Amino acid sequence: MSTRKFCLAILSNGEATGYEIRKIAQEGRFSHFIDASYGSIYPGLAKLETEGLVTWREESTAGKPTRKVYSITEAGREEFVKELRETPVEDFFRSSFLLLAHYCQWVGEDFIKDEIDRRIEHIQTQLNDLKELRQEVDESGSLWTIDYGIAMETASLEYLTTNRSRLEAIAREPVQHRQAAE
Amino acid sequence: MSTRKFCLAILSNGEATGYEIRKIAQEGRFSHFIDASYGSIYPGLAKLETEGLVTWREESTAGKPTRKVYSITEAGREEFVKELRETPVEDFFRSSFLLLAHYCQWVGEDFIKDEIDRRIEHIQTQLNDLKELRQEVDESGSLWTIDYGIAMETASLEYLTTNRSRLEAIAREPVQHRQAAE
DNA sequence: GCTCACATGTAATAAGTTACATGATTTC
DNA sequence: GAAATCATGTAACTTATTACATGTGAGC
Repeated sequence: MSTRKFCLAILSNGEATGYEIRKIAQEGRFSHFIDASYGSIYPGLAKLETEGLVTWREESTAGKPTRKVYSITEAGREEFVKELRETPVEDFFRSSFLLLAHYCQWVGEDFIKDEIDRRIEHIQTQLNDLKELRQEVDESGSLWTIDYGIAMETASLEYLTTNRSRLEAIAREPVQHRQAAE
Repeated sequence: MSTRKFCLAILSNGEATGYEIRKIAQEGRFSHFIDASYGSIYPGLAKLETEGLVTWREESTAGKPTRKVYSITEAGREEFVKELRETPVEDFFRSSFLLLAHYCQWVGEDFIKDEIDRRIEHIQTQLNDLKELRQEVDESGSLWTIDYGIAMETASLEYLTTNRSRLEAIAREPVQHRQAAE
């Protein structure tokens, strides 16, 4: 129940449409540790409505599609705080890059070199995005989490640049089959 | 398709049972960036078998339950390398801790203090586990990813210890409602 | 006698992804 | 004229979680 909690989170500091919530999830101050697409947000909001945790009103601006502007109810606020307090605080991290690194001998040195390059570039982009975001954001809570993100990306970048040659050397080692292939 | 790839990964350097694969996912050298439970491993292996990517044989040791020992086929090996090369290498990170940090004003200073304590303790445990694992492991690829893990956990710990008072101060700030509650 | 480790699996359920379906307006 | 942005939603599918179901043997 993550999208649900995230919707309540966003709505707890202001009205928003489903479209906007998704945008925040993808570009905004939560994007480095949250994930949500239309296919989970719209049904999520609909469900929250049936539970009485959010309401909405229609808003028509000339020349734009009609929007459903959601806002949180008192019950929604209570539920959100309750979930913040009760949900076990555990992070979820799944890395296909580390799996690839682990099996770098199977894909070869050239391939892994390219992937490291791509990853370094990607982290640099993320860092720039975070630093830009940092300028735009005013809430102190946001700043703290953005700084956390910056610290982690920086550490990741540092590890990669100082240890890439080591991984490339591993990729050159012969593959160890421990059993005969069937 | 993550459990699937993980099963192929494990089997690509030796035979294993479903039980063992899960153990590796939970305690072994992949546990810091992978997640898999029985409910996904057993059906996953069954599916891989129908695709001809793995086979198994029965093994009965006196006094122990009969085990199904899986091994990868040539087709499985090819498929694994193909997936390593083709799957976009993107990490997945979702943090309920950072969401909580973001909304620390709603749960109060005492609560957030306890959570920071818990998190610091948790990271220290993780670091110890990784360092222990480092002693046991011999593959160079494993070592590299474990060191990555250690670098990241260390950075996380450092950020937390140097910035915890800042977050606690934020938790003391009054909550900003941007709209009237419904 | 109890709990832990070994060992395999299923069923109900939850959750989310991707692609589809639709359509207006603005900007290049 | 094309592409991007705004805007809402559904449907089929994939994937994984949790709990259940079952059983042995070893060590305390």
